[in-house]
Amino acid sequence: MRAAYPRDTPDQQRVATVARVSTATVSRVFNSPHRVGEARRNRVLQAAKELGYTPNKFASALARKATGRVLFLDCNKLAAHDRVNQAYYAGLYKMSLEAVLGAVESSTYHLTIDLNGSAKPGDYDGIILFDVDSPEQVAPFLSSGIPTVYGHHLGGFSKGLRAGVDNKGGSVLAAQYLLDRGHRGIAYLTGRVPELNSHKDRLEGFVIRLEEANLGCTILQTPVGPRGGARGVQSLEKKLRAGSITAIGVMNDLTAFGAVQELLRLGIRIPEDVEVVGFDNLPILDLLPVRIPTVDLSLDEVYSRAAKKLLSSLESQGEQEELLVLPRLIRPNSNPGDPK
Amino acid sequence: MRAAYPRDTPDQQRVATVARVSTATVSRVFNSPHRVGEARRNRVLQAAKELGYTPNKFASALARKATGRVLFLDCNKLAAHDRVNQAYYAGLYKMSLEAVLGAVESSTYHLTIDLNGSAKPGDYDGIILFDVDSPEQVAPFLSSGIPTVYGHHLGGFSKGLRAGVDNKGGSVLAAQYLLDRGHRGIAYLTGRVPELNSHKDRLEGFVIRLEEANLGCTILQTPVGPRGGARGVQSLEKKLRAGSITAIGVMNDLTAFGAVQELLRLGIRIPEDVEVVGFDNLPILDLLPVRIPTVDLSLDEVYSRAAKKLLSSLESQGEQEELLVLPRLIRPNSNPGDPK
DNA sequence: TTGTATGCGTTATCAG
DNA sequence: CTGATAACGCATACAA
Repeated sequence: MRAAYPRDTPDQQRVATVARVSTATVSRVFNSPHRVGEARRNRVLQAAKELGYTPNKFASALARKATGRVLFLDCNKLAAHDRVNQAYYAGLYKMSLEAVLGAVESSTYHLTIDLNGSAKPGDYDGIILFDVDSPEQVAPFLSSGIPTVYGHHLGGFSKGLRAGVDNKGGSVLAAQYLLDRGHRGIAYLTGRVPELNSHKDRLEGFVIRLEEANLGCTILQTPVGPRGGARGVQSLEKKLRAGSITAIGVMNDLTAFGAVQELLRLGIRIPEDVEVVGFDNLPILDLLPVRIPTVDLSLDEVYSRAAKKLLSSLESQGEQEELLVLPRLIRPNSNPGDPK
Repeated sequence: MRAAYPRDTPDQQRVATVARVSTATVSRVFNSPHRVGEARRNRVLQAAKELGYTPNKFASALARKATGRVLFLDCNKLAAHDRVNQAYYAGLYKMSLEAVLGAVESSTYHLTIDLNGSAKPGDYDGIILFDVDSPEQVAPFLSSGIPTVYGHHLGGFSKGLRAGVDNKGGSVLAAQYLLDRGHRGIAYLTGRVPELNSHKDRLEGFVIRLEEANLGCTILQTPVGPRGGARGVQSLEKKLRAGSITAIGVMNDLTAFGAVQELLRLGIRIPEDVEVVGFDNLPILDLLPVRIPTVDLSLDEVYSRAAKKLLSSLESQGEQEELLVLPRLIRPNSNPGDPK
C-alpha cells in the first residue's frame, strides 16, 4: 500500500477564504493578473504569501487540458567518430540544464528531460532542443505545431524560435586577444568545414578580424580532437620555429589541448614562443601544464533565455526571432572557478 | 492566449468502454493488477494496447493526493579546493540521470531534478540523492519521512535505502590486474583518507588483495588531482628507477592522469617500465598518449537499481537494505566507447 | 470586475 | 471481484 504523506500545502480554496475572494479570483491572480482589481489582487497576493501558496502544477495542467510539461531534449548526435568526444561536453549540458530548470521551475510548467531521444512531441506543451546539429533534426518538432525553441549553434538555421552562441563574435574576441598581444603571424586550425556551422562561423569570425587588421591567416584543416591538434602543430612546425607564426587559434579546446601538448613536446614554450587560444572553455584545459585563453560559450545565458522565450511564447504566439549571445573570452590568468 | 493542442491521448473512460468494464477496473489494472479478474484484466490490457493508452500522471497524482514527483538531487558538494575537479564528473552525473530516468519514466511518477539544492522534501513522493558525501547530508531527508534512496559511496553510511559502488571490490580488481601482470613491487597513491569513504575503501581493497598475495604496498598520501599525482610519482622516482616498484595504483583517474604525465616526463615508459591503474573511468584518460586500465563505477547500474528500489518502496514500505554494485575493470586495450 | 458552476483524468471509498 | 461516485486542485465558460 502506498503511504500517505501529510501535505500541508495550502490550496486555492484556503487562499481564497483568507483573502475573502472566490477561488476563480485566486486563479486569475496567478494567470492573468491584469484582469483582477488591484485591491483584491493585493489581498490575494498577501494571503498567498502568508500561507506559502503555490499553484499545484498538476491540477493546473489538468484543468487546462494541457500536458503541463516542457521537454528538454539532448540532440547531440554527431558522427560516430565524434561520439567519444561528447563526454567532455557533459558539463555544458549540465550547466544548460540548470539554466533551463531555473526558468521553468518558477512557471506553471514541469521540466521533463529526455536523454535517449524517445520523446514524442504531443506529450509536451513546449520543447527545448539542446545542441541541434542540422535543420532536418528540428523540422519534425517545428512542424508538429508544438512551440519549440532550439540551440545553440545557429549558423545554418533560419526558422523557428532559437537561441544560440555568437560563434563569429566569439572568434573575433579570440583574434582580438592575439592582436592585442602583438602577434602578426597567426595560424588557425579549423575542423569540419563546411559541414559544421560552429566551425564555419568560428573560422569566419577569426579571419575577418585579422583582415580588418590587414593580416593574413594560415588556415589549416585538421581532424577534430587532440590528435588533430597535434597534427596541425606538426604541419606548422617549420613556420613556428622560424618565427613567422607566433600564435594559433583553434576551433575548439579538445583540439587545442592536443596542439598545446605537441608544442610543449617539441620544446616550444607557451606563451613565450607561441600563443594558443582555444574555444569552448572546457575544464580539460586545466590538465595542461600551461594556461591558455579560451572562449566561454555562456550556455547558461543562452538556455536561460531560450527557456524564458519558450515560456512566454506559450502564453502568446511569439515571433520567430533569433537570439544570439556573445561568448566571453577567458584570459589565461583568470580563474575559471571564480564566480561569474 | 494559450493555444490548445489536440491531444488525442485516449483516457481511462475510452479504455473502459472498449474493454466493457468500469473506469475503476481500468485503474485497478494499472495499479493493483492482482485485484482484477483475469478475463477482465486481459480485456483491459488489450484495449489499452490497441488505443495506446497511458495513465495521465498528473491526474493520477492529483487523485492520489500525492505530489507524483520523484526528486533527483545532486549532492556533490566537496571541499572548496575540489570544486574545480567536479567538472570532470559531469559525465557520470548525466549517465546516472539517464539511468534514473529510464526507471521513473515508466512509472506513474514524474522525475524532477534539482541542481542547486533548493529542493524541499515534502514537495516530493520520493527522493534520490546523487553522490552524497556525509551522513549529515542525508539525515534531514531520512527524517523527513519521505522515502529516500541515496548513492553512491556508502563507506560511512549505515541507514536508509541506499545503492552504491563497491569501491573495495573495485580496488581488488585493480590490484588483481597488476598481480596478473606479474608485478610484485607495487605502490598506491591514496588521497583524502580517512575523511573520504571512497578513498578509504579503495585503499583498503587494494591493500587487502596484495596482502593475500603476501605482498606489501608502498602507500603514499597525495593531494587529489593531477598535481597530486605528479607529486606522488616524484616521491617514488628513486624506487621506480631502481625497479623496486613497477606498478602504481591510484585512487582516481584525475590523479592518475597527473601521475602518468609525470612518469612520461621523467622518461619512464608505460607500460614497459611502470604500469598505472586508475579508478572512475573518466574520459580524460583518452587525452593521455598511453592507455591505462581503470575501474568503471557502473553508476548506470547503481542508480537504475536505486530508482527501482525507491519506486517499489513507494508501493510498500520496503526494508532498509544496502545494495552494492561491483565495478568493472576497463583494460587498456578495450575500447571505452564500445557498447556495453 | 467578480463569483458560480462545471469538468479535467484518475484514484479511493463504499456498496453490491 | 466489480461498478458507481465522490473527491483531488485548478481553470474557465457563463452569469451577474
